[in-house]
Amino acid sequence: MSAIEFSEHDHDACMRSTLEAAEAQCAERGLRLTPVRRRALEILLAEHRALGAYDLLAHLSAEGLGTQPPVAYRALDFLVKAGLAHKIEALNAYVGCVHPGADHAPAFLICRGCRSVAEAETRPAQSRLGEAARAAGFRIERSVVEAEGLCPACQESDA
Amino acid sequence: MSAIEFSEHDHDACMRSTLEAAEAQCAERGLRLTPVRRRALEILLAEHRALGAYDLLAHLSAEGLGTQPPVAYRALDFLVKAGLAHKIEALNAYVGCVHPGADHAPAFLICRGCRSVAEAETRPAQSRLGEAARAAGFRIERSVVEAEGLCPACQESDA
DNA sequence: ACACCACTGTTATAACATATCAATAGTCGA
DNA sequence: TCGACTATTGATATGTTATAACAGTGGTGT
Repeated sequence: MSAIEFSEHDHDACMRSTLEAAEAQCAERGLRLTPVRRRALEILLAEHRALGAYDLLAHLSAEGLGTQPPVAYRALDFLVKAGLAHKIEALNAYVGCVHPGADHAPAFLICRGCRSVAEAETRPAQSRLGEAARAAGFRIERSVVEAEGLCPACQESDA
Repeated sequence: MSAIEFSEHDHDACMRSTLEAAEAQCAERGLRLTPVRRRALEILLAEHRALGAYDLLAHLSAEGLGTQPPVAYRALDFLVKAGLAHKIEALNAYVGCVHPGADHAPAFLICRGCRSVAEAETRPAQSRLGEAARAAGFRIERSVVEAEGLCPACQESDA
């Protein structure tokens, strides 16, 4: 649950290992990490922050990988379904997953200053919302937990 | 924190009392609940479910209260800022608040069948996300907690 | 070869949201 | 009451996010 994303780390190594893990998972599950999809994931991971679908599309089209919105949305759909990326609902934007393979009920800390995003784990069932759901007979299928605010670095420059 | 929204209740009375509370609050805080804003709130409350801005606009324009998007978005901005309505980020839609005045860190149970929405209270600071934020030195300003799934009624019709 | 299915290319459009500027109406002090 | 100020509304245009639909391509298994 650490939010190492706000601290210094070896970004290249982090990205490489995450990509390897993603490839391994796709192989295992019979999913095809095609060039566009793989490149889309690389771009998201390289940023470590939330990117709009059209931002991603701009990167892709600069590399000759497609120019129309569906290109970006298809890649994002695939990555999100495969658990390799997440949608940040509060921003209508997308972020690469930094622990692919982990059982996924992610929660996010989103900096409104630099748009960087840290991913933590939650236990929806343990939360107050989980209690409320049980009490009401509501069946939870997906949960969105996002907190917006300022990361340590942006708190300083803000002051 | 009950999710009475999924149970039977006297809808008319519920709506009237919520509206009264809303008016009282606006008066107290010097906010102007103008005709468009008031009607928008009534419409949201009458539905008890998430309504898109353009759905709301359709209702308003049918009553001669304005035909262009800004009409709806202005009313919604006002209501959301005043704590009289909430945006459901996962749906890009809006819902009337059923406990105006309550200290607001709301969480939602959203039925994907009927789009009805129940509102519960959370304590963000107590959650695992709150812990992660403290550990990372992240300052939370706003939180989004939403769970999608099926309400009791829709679980039956779904089967 | 063939049928099949996932993926890609392309066009068009739907759905959600805001910027801008002009006109109007409510509020408050002189 | 007048005038200045501010919040609100009216109207036009545009920006941003997302999907529908259909045709073409390429790999896989038989």
